[in-house]
Amino acid sequence: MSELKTLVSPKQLAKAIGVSESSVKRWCDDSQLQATYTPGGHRRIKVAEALDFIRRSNHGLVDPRSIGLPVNLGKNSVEFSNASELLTAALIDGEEANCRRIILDLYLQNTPLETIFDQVLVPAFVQIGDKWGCGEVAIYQERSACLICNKLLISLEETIPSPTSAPLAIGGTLTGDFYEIPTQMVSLIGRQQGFQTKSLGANLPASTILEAVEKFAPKWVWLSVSYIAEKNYFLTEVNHLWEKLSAQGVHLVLGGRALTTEMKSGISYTTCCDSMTDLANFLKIMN
Amino acid sequence: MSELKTLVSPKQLAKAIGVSESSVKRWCDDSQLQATYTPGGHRRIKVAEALDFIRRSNHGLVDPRSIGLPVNLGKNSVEFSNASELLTAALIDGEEANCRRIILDLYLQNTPLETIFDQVLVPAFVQIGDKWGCGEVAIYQERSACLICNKLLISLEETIPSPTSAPLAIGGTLTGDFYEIPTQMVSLIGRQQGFQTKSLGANLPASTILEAVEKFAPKWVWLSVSYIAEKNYFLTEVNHLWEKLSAQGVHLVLGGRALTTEMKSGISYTTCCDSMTDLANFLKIMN
DNA sequence: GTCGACTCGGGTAATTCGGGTC
DNA sequence: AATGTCCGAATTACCCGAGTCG
Repeated sequence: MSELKTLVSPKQLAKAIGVSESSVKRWCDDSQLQATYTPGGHRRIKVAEALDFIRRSNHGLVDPRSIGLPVNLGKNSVEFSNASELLTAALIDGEEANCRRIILDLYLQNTPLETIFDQVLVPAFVQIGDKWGCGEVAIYQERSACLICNKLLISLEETIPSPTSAPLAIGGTLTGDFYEIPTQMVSLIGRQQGFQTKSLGANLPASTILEAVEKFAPKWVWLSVSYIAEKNYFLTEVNHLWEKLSAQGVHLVLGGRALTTEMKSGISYTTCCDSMTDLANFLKIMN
Repeated sequence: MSELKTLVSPKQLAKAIGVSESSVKRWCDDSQLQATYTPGGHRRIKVAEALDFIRRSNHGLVDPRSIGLPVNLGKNSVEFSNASELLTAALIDGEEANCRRIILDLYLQNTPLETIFDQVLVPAFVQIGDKWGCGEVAIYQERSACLICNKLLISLEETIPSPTSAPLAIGGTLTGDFYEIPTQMVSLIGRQQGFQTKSLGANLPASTILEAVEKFAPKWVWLSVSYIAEKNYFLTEVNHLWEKLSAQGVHLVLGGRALTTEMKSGISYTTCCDSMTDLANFLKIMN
């Protein structure tokens, strides 16, 4: 059990459990909550201690914002390096509470959302996909993992305040692509970067996306591309979209693992992101 | 703008339901209202618990703003008679907040969950389906409505306390049936009737459901049947399930609009519910 | 070494506690 | 029996100039 340098600041912990920063500091000084100190005298709390405090805080202080905690939190906190492995296992086993705990740990460590997605959530699903492919994971386990992930993303969404009267973005996936999770992730990243976002869902023809554009007048439109059923159809659809969108000054943002170099060469777009970090960076600039 | 809270103080809750602070404190001490405590002994109430209490105790919601809820709840409250119409319109227009308000309002008026489903949510989707069929609703509107509904169901789930160490139920839909919403509704009804539930998702072959049964050892299994791609396949799958489940004393609970009398005559099951109310009643007896 | 973001500490304002009483 | 009001003591939240972090 590696007592680790997974440390959080009073502010982070305060935010996580929904109290003021002063309270956390006071509790540290009361030694109700054990803290370590930086050379300059700043308080740092071990994640394990933080979680333990939350639990023994005896009448049970609870979760930040619906990122719940399971009953059994051992002393081992999540290290970033193996977070993905742990999450993979928890998802496969259908342990929803455990999945939440892992994400909570990362959240306490102030890991940016896009990093959590790129380095934990996405790798977990890649691994589940691989294991599924070679029969190590049952069908129901894969489906169940998607459901759990969906719940987590929706819970996360509630923690990100939606900016009122900010520019809007909409998006989804094209016909034949049924993967909703990536499009939800994009929606979250967009929201965190200060846009209002609205995921339209999966399996949409370009024509209906354009209908939505007409109705909502978004500033940009995203397309998540996890699977391409038919190349020519895909190329036609994207180019159709681009033609209409660029005429209205609406950006088209693409991303997804099915976008090979070959595919990209046949289509036009504002930008194509290889990762959620890419996307976040792009949005920072646009904003 | 209004921060979404998860914990509220007695004062806030008192203001929200229009009673004195002392009353709330007493209810906490009576354990009529479950509270958590800060390290300094101040009471904090989870919003989910607060909503449940409001519902249980038939207290009106006077000032929802004070616990971070949409503004016009409770007051000019939704009338049950036209709730379905309103919800249909809001879903089509993608007005998520409005949808939330309608459902939450009904829920807080102590409308049973199964009634909300049977008479508001399901009719709304039937109507959307009809309009979709005749082109009055765009594809993106239908998809978006499903996403919003999904979010609502997940939010509702968080307001229903999950019984620990209760019998488990699992379920989903068979291969070819992609409708996840009904299976989520079943999961919620099960949860409210005191079971632990776990939805496995959609598009599952019977064989993998049986794998899940082996792993989780549920007391009952549900199958939501919204669409039957191929009759013979369906009949075979259900009978296969029944054969294995009945041998283990596990109940098989069916439901869904695709279960015609003709279909039912070809399969075996513990019970087949025509509505969520049916289901709730059945579960009350089983429990 | 600069710089923005964060944290420190300590003081003050606002809540909440518990208990007693109406 | 249940609710609302009042109070001194304790707890928590907010604020801000100076110092620290990365």
